[in-house]
Amino acid sequence: MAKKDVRKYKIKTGVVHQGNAAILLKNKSKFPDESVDLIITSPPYADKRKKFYGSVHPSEYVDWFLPIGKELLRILKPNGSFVLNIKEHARNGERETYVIELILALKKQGWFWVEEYCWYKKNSYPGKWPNRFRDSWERCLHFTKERSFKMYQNAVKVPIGDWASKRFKSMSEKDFNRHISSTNGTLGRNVSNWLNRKKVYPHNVVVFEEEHYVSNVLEFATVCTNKNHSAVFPLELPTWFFKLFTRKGDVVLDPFIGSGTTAYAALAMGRRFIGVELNEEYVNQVNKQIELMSGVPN
Amino acid sequence: MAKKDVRKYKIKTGVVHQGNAAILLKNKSKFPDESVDLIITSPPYADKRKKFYGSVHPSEYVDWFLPIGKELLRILKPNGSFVLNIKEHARNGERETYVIELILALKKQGWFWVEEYCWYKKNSYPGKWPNRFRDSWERCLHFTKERSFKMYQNAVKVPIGDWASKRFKSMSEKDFNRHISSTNGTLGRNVSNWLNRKKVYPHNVVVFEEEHYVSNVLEFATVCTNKNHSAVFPLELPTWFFKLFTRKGDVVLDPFIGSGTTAYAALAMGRRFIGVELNEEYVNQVNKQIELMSGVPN
DNA sequence: AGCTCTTATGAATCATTGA
DNA sequence: GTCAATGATTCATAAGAGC
Repeated sequence: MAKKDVRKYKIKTGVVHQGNAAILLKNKSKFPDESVDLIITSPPYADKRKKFYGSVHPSEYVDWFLPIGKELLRILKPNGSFVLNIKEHARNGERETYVIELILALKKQGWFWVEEYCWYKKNSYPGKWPNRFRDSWERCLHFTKERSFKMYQNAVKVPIGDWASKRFKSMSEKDFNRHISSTNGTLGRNVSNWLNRKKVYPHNVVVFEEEHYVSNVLEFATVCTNKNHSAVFPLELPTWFFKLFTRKGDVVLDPFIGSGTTAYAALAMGRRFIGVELNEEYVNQVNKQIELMSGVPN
Repeated sequence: MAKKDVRKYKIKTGVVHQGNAAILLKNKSKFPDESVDLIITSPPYADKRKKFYGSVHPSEYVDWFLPIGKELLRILKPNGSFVLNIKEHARNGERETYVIELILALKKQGWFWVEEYCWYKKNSYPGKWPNRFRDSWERCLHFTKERSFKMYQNAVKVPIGDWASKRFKSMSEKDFNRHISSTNGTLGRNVSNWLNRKKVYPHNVVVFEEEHYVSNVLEFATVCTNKNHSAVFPLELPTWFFKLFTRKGDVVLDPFIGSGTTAYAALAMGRRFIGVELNEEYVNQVNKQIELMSGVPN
C-alpha cells in the first residue's frame, strides 16, 4: 500500500498549503505515504481562551492532535524523524498536563519516543510571578517510526567544550590574536592546543548563542535578532534539526508553519520544504516571499 | 487530626534514619503531620536490572512511589514544597515513560504540579550512541499541597557570599575547614573545597548566578562528594532550593538522602534536616560526618 | 603561589554474546 | 523468544604531579 503511493504520487515541495492540517494532511496526492524525511513543527498551544488564534482547549488537546499524528505517521519515511517543539502553559498555578499526555498518546499511536531535547532559551520573555520564574526552556520531543533512523551527528558537532570558551570569553579579540601570534607564551601554546582539538558531539540541551526570528509582520517577511518573540521558534532551531536528521535535497514538512520559519530555514539549508497553515495571510505572505527568494517555485 | 499531631509530636532533626522510606515515613512520631517545610530528593531511578541497589522496575515505579508520596503529602506543611529530581532512562532506543506517568499519578494523589525546573548538567556522562546524544539535563519537578506556598524569590538573587562562615557560629571558618579535613575520608575535603571555591571566586559565581537563577533553568555541574559514593546531585542544587523555598531554621526532608548531599547543604545553609536512607553504610557515614561537623547532634 | 599537563572516572546506552 | 552480562564509546571535571 505504502509503496504504491510512493510510486503513484510525487510530493510537490516549495509551497505552503492553506487549510486545516487535520483535513489537508489526509490528501494523499499532496502528502503521499513515506514521502517526508523530517517533520518539524511547533503546533498551536492549548489555551482556554477560545478566541485566540488556533487555540485548542487543554482538555481536548490530545484528541485534537491525534488525527494529525496519524497522518504524520503515514507521511513520514520509515527512517525519518518527527520533532515536536512544545511547552505546556501554566494555568491557575499549575503546569498543564496535555503535553505529557500527548507523549503517552503518540506512543500508543505507534510512535517511538526517542528523546526529549531541551531548548534552552536564554533570552526568554521577561516577567515576574509570585509562584514561578520565567519560562526559559521548551521541549523538543523527538519521535520516530522505527527504532533505527537517519541521524547525522557529525553535522552538528561543536568545536569545543564549554570549559575553554568560558576560559577565553573575557578575552578581547585583540588579546586573543596577540596571544595566538606570540611564539613563546604558554597561553599561545594552549590556544593552539585548543584550536587543534577535535570537534565534540553536542548533548541534548540545545542552546543558541543568537536567535533570529522571522517577524510576523504580515507585510514584510523580515528576520530580526532577538526582538520579536511572536514567532514560535527561531531559524536556528529547525536549522539544527535539519543538519541532524536530514541531508541536502531531503524533504521537510511543517504542518503548522505559521510565519514560515521552517520554509526560510529549509531554503537556506538546501532542504525541500512543504508546509501547511490555516491563516491565509501567513500562507500568502510566505508563498510570495518564497517565490521571490527561490526565483521559480519548484 | 493534623493539628493534634503537630502538638503531640515534635520532629527531631539532624539525623538520617536507616530504613525503607515507604515504611519509615509512616511513623508519625518520627515524621509528624505538617512538620516539614521542604522535601527535596532524588529517588532511585527505575532500572531493569533487579540486582542493582535500590532499583525498581520501570513498570512498577509509579506504584512503588505512590505510598511514599502519600506520606510526604501528610508530612509537608501546607505552605511547603516538594522538589523531585529525576530523569527517565533511555532503554532500547526510547525514553521510559515512568516519570511522566508519575507526574500524572501524583497530581491524582492531590499534589499540585507547579513547575518543572530544568537542571542543565554541563558535565554529563560521556558516551556515544547512534540514536542520541549525551543526557545533559534532569527534571526538578516542583509540587505543592496548596496553590499558594512559600517562595523567597529574592533569596536566590543574592550571591552566596559569606553564609558558610555565618553558619558555624562557634567555629571560625578556618577551624571548620581544618576540622572536617582532619576527619577521615575525602568527603570532608570535598565539602571544604567547595566552600573555599565559593569564597575564592565569588565574583564569577555571582555573575553566573545572576545570569541564570532568575529563570527555571539551572546550570550546575555535578561534583563527586565522595570517591566511594557518588552524589546524585551537587551541593548547589539543594542549596538553591533551600534559598528559594525555606528560611533559616526551617526543616527539610530527604527521604532518599544517599551519600548525604542534602544534609551537608542544610548544615551549611542553617536549615534543619531529617533524612531517610536504606543503605546502612551511607547512613553510618553521614551521621558520623554530621556529628563531627555540627559538634553536638541536635 | 600559579599554571600546565596528565590521568582517572562517573545515576549512560547500545550492540553483541550467551544462557 | 526473553533476559542478563560484557565491551566500546565519550568528555567535563577533580586531583595530583611537575615547573
